[in-house]
Amino acid sequence: MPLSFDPIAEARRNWEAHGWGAADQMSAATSITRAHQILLQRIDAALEPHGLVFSRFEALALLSFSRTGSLPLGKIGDRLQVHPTSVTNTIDRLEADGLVARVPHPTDRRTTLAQLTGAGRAVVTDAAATLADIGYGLDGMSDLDTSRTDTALVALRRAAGDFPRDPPGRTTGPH
Amino acid sequence: MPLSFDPIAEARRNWEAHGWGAADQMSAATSITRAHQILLQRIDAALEPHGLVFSRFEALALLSFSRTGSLPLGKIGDRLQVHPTSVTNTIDRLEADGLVARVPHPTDRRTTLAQLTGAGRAVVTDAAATLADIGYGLDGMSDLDTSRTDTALVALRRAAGDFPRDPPGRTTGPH
DNA sequence: CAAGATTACTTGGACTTCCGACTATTTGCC
DNA sequence: GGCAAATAGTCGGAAGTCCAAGTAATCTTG
Repeated sequence: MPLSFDPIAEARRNWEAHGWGAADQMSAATSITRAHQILLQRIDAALEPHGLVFSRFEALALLSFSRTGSLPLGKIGDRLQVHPTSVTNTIDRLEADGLVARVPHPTDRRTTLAQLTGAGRAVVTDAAATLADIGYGLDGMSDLDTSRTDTALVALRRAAGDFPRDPPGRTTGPH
Repeated sequence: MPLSFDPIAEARRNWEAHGWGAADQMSAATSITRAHQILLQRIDAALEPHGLVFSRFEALALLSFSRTGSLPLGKIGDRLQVHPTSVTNTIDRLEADGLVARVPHPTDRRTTLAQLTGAGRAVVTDAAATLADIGYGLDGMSDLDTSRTDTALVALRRAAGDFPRDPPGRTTGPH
């Protein structure tokens, strides 16, 4: 039972008719929420044959980029911007599937490293190719739409404190 | 421990360095995911004094726009684009808080209507003003950024089948 | 060098969302 | 009419996310 009209455009009309204010913002915020839902659904469906979901894929990708194939759990949470308990959960699942292993940090005994296994590296490579095939779920958006959205959201993420304003001369890059 | 660099820009560099492909799409999809997280956090924090979360606010808003202040649960799910069980859960919470009441449909005994109460109408009006005050969490984005994002995401939502292409002469409006 | 503060991770609980399955009712059709 | 198919809502269970609190180790400071 697909709708015959755009429910967000309809909401905007109601917002304006009732004088609720910030109709543009309401529309954009709701669109982002819905877009997230669509993307997650498409991406997770594409990853399902690989036995992954997006959050686990992101963790594997991060590990695969590191020099040693391992990172402290805390650093994974920082970069993926999720709560420490979510990292624990994610690594639990990946470890149960044999895609990563928990190993103690050589010098800091508080810290646990997630170490990519051979199986993990194989899976993440395949999964990345699959996601590239489906354009990360953005099917329907032009390249211009995609880049405009990406650019516009940088401002939101910066304002939320995700990273400092540090435009041209990057002196504090990711070492 | 805020990062000193944009983790999504860093991911893009890694994607390109490893030849994983679709780096633009990866970046946009990840940005949308993160933006959703930021918005939900800000919106829910603003709604917390009203005893609401975003999904419950959306349901109340929808009811307040209907002529009778009531809608079948199924129709709420269609417009909000969430699963029927999520609607059941949402209405359960709203009913427990006395903001809506379940009433039987007058002619179709399968159907349950959610009926906005006086308290519900008062709460949703206040909450809408609060959300307008915070610009629906989009603080940091210019009006141009906001409208570009909104416009770009229409294509994604349409492609996902949320609504048919029905551009100028709208003959099949809502209800 | 010995508290006290900070950092790293895990556990338990609350919440939300979805899927599959189930009951009840209505609709479609021979 | 009467039986199959579709529709409306709910329940149980799996997953994921977050918060608060707890344990363990390290750092900081007087």
